[in-house]
Amino acid sequence: MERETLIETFIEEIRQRFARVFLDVLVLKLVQIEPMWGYRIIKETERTFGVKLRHSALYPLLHSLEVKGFLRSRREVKKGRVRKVYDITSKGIQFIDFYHDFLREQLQTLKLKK
Amino acid sequence: MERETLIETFIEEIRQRFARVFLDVLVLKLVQIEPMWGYRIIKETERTFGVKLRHSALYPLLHSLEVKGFLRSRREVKKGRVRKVYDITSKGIQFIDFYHDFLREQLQTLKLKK
DNA sequence: TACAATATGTCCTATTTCGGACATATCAAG
DNA sequence: CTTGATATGTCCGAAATAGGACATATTGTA
Repeated sequence: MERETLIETFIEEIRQRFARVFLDVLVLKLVQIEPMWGYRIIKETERTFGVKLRHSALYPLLHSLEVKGFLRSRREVKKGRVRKVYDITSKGIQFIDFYHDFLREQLQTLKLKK
Repeated sequence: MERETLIETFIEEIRQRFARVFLDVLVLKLVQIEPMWGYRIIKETERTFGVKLRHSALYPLLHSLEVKGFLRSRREVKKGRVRKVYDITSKGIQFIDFYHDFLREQLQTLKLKK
């Protein structure tokens, strides 16, 4: 019995593709809400978006976002546990703003060049 | 001499990442404007977006979009040359509509679940 | 008649990415 | 005192993807 794939399935695939490919943007947006450390970002993305991040992907990403100047970090010791709390920079905010402009552009009606 | 990478460079990278990862969406949108065949899609994306598509990526993509029911094709013979003209289906239009809804969602202010 | 453009397709390897394993340390609870 | 949660990191093999090469046919132009 042939079963037609529901359109919702394809949209769910888009959702997952987006989360995978624009993980950097997701992380910047989370940190923009409030400063966070890696472990909490993992818990928060699972709780809020149902997306399970692997820490082996997240920690190197946080490092590269710091190198790019989009995040800055400070060490924080809470009850003997060392946390690396990340905060978004003005450059990071600017990047997110540009990114949103780009998304709005994608929502415009496509026109071919004459 | 250390040279800080311009924010525009990162935005350009986003643009390219988008074109690479959401090539299916770009193709659907182009075909939505007017029915097209593979070769013309390649020429049109280069002219309009400056994105060079490889035909080895496009043709299998067109096939899979047809299998998914987002496109339908008809053979057209123009001056002895066989063209496979693709047209968007109602399912394809629905997909693009859902995709736009998703983009609008991405533009909303992020809020963490309490 | 040879070359560029139009037109569609597959194949295979190199590169990239993914995701689980390895590694380590503290604290809280049972 | 052991297990689970918190916390941060690296490494490496497998899987997926990218992109150039291979393949073929017609038409238009120099």
